[in-house]
Amino acid sequence: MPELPEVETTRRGIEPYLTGGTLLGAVVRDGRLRWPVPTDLDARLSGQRINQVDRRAKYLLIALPGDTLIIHLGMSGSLRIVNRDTPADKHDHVDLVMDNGRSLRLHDPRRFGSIHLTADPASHELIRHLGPEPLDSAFNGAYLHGSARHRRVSIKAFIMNARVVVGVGNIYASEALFRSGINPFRAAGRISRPRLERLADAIKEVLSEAIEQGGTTLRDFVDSDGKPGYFKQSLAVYGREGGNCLICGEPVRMRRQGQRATYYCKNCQAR
DNA sequence: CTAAGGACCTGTCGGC
DNA sequence: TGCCGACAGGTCCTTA
Repeated sequence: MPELPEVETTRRGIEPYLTGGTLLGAVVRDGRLRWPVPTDLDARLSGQRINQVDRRAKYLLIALPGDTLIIHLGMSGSLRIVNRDTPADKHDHVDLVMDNGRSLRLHDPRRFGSIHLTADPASHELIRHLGPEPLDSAFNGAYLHGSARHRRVSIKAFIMNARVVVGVGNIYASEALFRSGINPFRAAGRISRPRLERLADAIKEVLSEAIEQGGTTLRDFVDSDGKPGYFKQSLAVYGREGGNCLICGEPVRMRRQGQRATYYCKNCQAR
C-alpha cells in the first residue's frame, strides 16, 4: 500500500505521540507477518523511552536507548494511535503500548508488513543495501545517469529498484515518468542525461507534493488519525486508463509490466 | 553480475 | 445471489 509519501505521512502523524514517551511493552495478537515478530518484543520494549521516530526508505525507525524498532507497512499496513482500551479490529496484529494510556496499533490485512528490533539499524540487512533517499541532494540527474549506464532493465523497473533509489513505488513511478515525458518501457541505459535529470526532478516533485497532500489513498490507506490522503486527485495517469491525457488529450493507457500495471500516455511518452 | 518471474496473504471487484 | 479469477500501494528469493 504505502509508498514513501504515505510512510512519511504516517511518521509525521505518530511522531508527536511517541517521542519522549515510554513504552510499557507490546501486545502481539498475530506475529505472522512477512517475518515473524520477535517473540521477546514485549520484554525488550518494556520501560524503554522513545528517543526519535525516523524514516529510511519505506521503513519507520523508532529509536530507543538501546534498540531501534524497524517497521515496514508492506502493501496493506497502517499505523494508528489509539487509546489502549480500544477494542482490536480484525487484522490489528500488534500494539506498542505506551505508559500514557495510548498505543501505536499496526493494522495489516495482507501481513506483508514487518517488525524488527535491532541494535544497529544502519547495518541491518533490510537497510544496508538501500540506495539514496529521493529527496536528498545525493539523488539527482548525474547520479541517475551514472547508475543507469549499461542497464537494460526498463526505466520504470529501474527507478522502483530500492538499490537505485528508495521510496518510488508503482504509483509514483508512473507519475514521475509521465511528468518527465519518458517511455516507461525504454531501457534505463538508453535514456539521455538531460532526460534523466528531468526524471530525477520529477521524482522529487511528485513525492514532495504527495507528502504535502498526506499521501495517496486508493482504497485503504489511512494516516495515524484514520484519515485518507488527498493526492489521488492529483494523479495524472495512475488509475486513469481511458481518461484523457492532461497534456495532449489522448487516452491514458495501461500495460502490464512484469506483474505491475503501468499507466502512461503513448503520445507524450513516446521515447 | 543482470533481469525476470514467483512467492508471500487477504480482501474486493467484475463477469458469468 | 453465488462463485471464480484477476488484481491491489512491496520486496525478497530463486532461476536462467
